[in-house]
Amino acid sequence: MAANDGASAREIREALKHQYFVDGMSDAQRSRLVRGMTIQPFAAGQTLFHRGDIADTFFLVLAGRVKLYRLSIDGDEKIMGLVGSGESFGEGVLFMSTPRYPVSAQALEKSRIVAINRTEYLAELQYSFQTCMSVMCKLTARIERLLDEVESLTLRDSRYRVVNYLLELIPEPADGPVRLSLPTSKSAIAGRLAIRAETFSRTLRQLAENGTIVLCGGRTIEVPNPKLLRHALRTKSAQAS
Amino acid sequence: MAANDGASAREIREALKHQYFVDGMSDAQRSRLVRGMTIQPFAAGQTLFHRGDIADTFFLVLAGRVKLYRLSIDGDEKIMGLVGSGESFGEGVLFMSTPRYPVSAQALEKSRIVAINRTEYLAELQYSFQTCMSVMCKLTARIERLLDEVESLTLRDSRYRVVNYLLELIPEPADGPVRLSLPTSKSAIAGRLAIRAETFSRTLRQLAENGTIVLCGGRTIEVPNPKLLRHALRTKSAQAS
DNA sequence: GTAACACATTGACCCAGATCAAGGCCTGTC
DNA sequence: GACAGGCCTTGATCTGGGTCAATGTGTTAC
Repeated sequence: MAANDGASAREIREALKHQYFVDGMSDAQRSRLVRGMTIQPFAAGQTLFHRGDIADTFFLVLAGRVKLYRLSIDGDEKIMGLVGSGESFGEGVLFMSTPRYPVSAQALEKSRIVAINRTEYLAELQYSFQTCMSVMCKLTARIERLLDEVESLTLRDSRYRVVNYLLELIPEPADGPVRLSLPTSKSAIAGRLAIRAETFSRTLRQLAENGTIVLCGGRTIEVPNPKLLRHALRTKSAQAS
Repeated sequence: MAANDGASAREIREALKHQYFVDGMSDAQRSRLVRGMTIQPFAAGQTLFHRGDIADTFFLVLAGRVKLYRLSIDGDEKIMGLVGSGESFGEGVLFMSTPRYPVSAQALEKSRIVAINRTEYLAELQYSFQTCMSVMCKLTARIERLLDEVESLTLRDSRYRVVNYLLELIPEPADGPVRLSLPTSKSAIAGRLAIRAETFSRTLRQLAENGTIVLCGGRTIEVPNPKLLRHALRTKSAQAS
């Protein structure tokens, strides 16, 4: 079904509102884009595309969660990204001469996702320098994040990565006690942090043992003192008092 | 000294010719850019900038070699990039709201480098959609390279990274014997590959022992059969016959 | 309620690559 | 040519995190 009639068009239009990749586009441009879009439902575990597939679309998640990953020869998986509602992925293929997805993508939960046609999008992009700037900003930000990731993989240990991840989940300069819930399964998070589920579990336990965090069971974790957690970034694995 | 008079202006103009970031710009635009540029000499070991410095320029290397790196708290170094003549770096800062270099940069050899003013460049950029496309292509390519790096840091072992690096040094689909020379010191390359100099040395020795490469002393390495080396990517560390 | 399954935890052991410690080998300087 | 100061190599040992295996703990299905 085409999405350009009825409720789904409105939903897409709404979701697009705050997307960097249409920032600065006119209403007319947005309308032309929406006309070609469809909302696709995905079941938990369903694959969107494989690394190396020819790519003529990129994606915007309306609801659910998607994992982006690469596999080693012997089936080992590294999660390159976890994408939730309101976020987009696969924009990289817009600017490749032979567009192929550089990662595989799989829905982790039941999800609703909009596919955006590469050619149609590029046709609109060329009329808006502001949008180009917005896109270049985003690409640059992604490069910075990847630099951070390379750094944390090479100069930091697994404990740092776990603590850093938890800190990213804390909303803002919150300094009081925070209760947070992991956005997805612990094994997926471990994959994202390039450690095994076992190591993730042990690291959380260790943090809990010296009082930096409190494990509340399930996906819920309490941080009594974010400052202490932030300090744990600078600390070596040896436990503080 | 300003570069826009005499030989250096001509040299800059020549070097710019094949740079992606002026691709599609008019002669007038290029001239305006060159007017503000200067060639800066750097001695071996001299620092260009530190991570976190406020950034109002990015750079083009005319001659020499620059290392881009990050440091851990205890002085450990990860080389994020090695940049040689004809290559540019630091473009990321163009699109940051508060532009700061995300890495530190140091000349490895005596170098001649052009600094390009961020504001002046951005002023020209907005008149050329083609240049924007070229820039976005480049940023995307950088993201892909970083994804590859993350993959090789997490899903591959040190041997893979060494072999892969050597393969990148081989000019083209050369299938005959190739003699290549490492572009910089072995310890710097090791840093780039996120391994210790000791491990790099041992890995090269191991490759030499099973005949995949021949160590000719110094920075020279011979690859009798590139195909064999390419095959070594797929092989586990156990040595082949 | 309970069966079944997926995820999570815990313990015991292992290994690639780091670390530490000598030497060896260039390259430039006087 | 001999001395000094960088690299680079080689060997011995250590260790963070992986692997394997067993056990716990939800959660969905009926």
